[in-house]
Amino acid sequence: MDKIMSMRVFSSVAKNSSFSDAAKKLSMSKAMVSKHIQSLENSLGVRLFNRTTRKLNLTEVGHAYYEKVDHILADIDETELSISQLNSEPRGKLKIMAQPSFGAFHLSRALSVYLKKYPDVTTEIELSNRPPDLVEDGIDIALYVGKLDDSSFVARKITTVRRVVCASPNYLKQNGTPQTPDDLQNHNCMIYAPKTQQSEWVFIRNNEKIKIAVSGDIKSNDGDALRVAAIQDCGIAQLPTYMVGLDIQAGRLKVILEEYEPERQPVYAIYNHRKYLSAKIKTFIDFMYELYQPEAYWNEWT
Amino acid sequence: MDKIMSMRVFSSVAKNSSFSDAAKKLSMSKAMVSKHIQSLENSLGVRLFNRTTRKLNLTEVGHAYYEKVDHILADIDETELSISQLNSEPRGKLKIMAQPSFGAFHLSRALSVYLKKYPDVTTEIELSNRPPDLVEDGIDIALYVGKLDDSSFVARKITTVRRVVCASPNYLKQNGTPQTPDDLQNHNCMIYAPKTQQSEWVFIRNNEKIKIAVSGDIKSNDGDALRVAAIQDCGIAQLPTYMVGLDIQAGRLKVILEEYEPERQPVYAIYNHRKYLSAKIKTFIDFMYELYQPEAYWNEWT
DNA sequence: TATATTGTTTCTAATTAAGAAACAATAAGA
DNA sequence: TCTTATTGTTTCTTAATTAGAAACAATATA
Repeated sequence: MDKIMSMRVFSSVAKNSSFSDAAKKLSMSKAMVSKHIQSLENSLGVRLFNRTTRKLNLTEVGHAYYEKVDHILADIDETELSISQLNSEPRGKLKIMAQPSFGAFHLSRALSVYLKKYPDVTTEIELSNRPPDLVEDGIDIALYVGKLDDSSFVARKITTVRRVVCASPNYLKQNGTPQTPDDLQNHNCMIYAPKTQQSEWVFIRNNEKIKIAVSGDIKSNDGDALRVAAIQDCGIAQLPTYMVGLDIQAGRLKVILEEYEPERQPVYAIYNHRKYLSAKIKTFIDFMYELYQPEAYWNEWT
Repeated sequence: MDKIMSMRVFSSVAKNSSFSDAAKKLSMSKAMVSKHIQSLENSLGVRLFNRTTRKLNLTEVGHAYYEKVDHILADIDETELSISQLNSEPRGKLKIMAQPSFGAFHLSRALSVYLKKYPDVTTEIELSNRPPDLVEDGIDIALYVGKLDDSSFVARKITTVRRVVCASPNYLKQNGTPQTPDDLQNHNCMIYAPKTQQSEWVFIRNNEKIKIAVSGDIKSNDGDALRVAAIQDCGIAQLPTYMVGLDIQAGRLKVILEEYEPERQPVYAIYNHRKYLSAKIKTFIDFMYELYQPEAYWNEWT
């Protein structure tokens, strides 16, 4: 017998001075009304109503109880309403995690638009290369560029990242320019290795995947480190267009294997739970998805 | 799923930062804790905790809810306490403990009168020779015949028990009849030893206490065992008049040292706390006290 | 790598909720 | 006074829910 319901029944009976009327108002049988009151009386060890089949009166104790019950019920209702509203209106702090390069290039730009749309939301951004632990770090959303291995979290693909293979003119002059992916095997290919694994690059040509095992003497979990290394003639890197666009325009880096399109990398929004997604999280993910439809602006680069 | 209980569970989980610890504290299975939280989350349409099997964090919404929940629970508890205290009607179950002989001879007789007066009270009687532990055994009142050593409980003296020294005619024939308390030292005096200590009998004559150290080969924490032993010619016993009255009338036992009145034994009602004494306990103690005023019926025996 | 612990799910038995209908009490009208 | 209508209670049956044990999946720690 849910006590809060019993309290509602009690309140209604007291207001209507009638079990039957209360039953009608609450759309329940009068048998149940009777049982709810009995349950309360048992639980409190107190008689709440003096009643015969024809008369109904609050006892002295019942009166004292009534004074309090309405207040408690109002408290509960108000709390539940405010909690539900908290969830249906985007508001509160949104803690976002992302990889440093993606965060630096795109996140703040996107956020400034989002926050204008939802002024009750504030944000906190954490940039890090280590894999996100949402619960531990209290993070609402992690944006992640790259393939995900299995995870207990929910991931939604937001968009994709186009990449190019590039190196400095100096490096190419000294080591020659690869003409096919196979040629890469004779070059120092610098590996982006967030999880110390995959050392193969995948290209797509005529809808066919070409997988090439590559190797080199530089690995990093930070994209920008590879970019800088490439500029300093250390080797060949496969990097997002948004990272190296300016370097290519300025001639610091040169795109190679242009006929072979590197497989695109997905960008995921990772969050905690599909159910009960709070408004701030849901709207942000939707916003990010829309923002990069049909194609992310950074991929328009040529 | 009682929502108030769910709120208590939620509060406990939030305080302990753990489902398992909360389960232990609330003495419920962790399965139930999990279900209570889910029930709340469903009802509110909100995720309250971000959790994996190893980490637990309140969500922002959960935090807001927690702020309110404790207040609501305190409100409910305070209300129910004040209402229950308002209640001065004796009702509920009264669990009474007593020594077997006293319980058998007098408790049920007294209870039948008490319960007629307070029909909303039910009783549960536990008879045992071991010293009462009110908290451990969930006992409302312990009736105890005999001197009390210190106790953390409250004791109220209800009445006194008159005793006689007696033995079987056969025993007296074989061993002689003591004429003064001092003579007891040459007899087999059977000791009632609830706490394995006192082996002296105290007599009163002309308002003067006469203490006699006695000894024998039979000790027991059960009065009736001594009575039976005495009847079987085993020795001399000091026993309440209500226990041996019939035996004496039937000639199975014979009173000796009639001019020396054994010191009376007090009868105590032991209970938990003077404050917040529930009506059922208070009325029962008062009832017992009145019932044996000015003198308990069993002492009218001659 | 094995172990222990955590939160969740599944399964079963036992309890409980719910309402229809019968019931008892009693005010009002004939 | 006698019926009638209405009220709160009880009884009975069914349908739903509750509770916990055990199995489970995941993940720290040794």
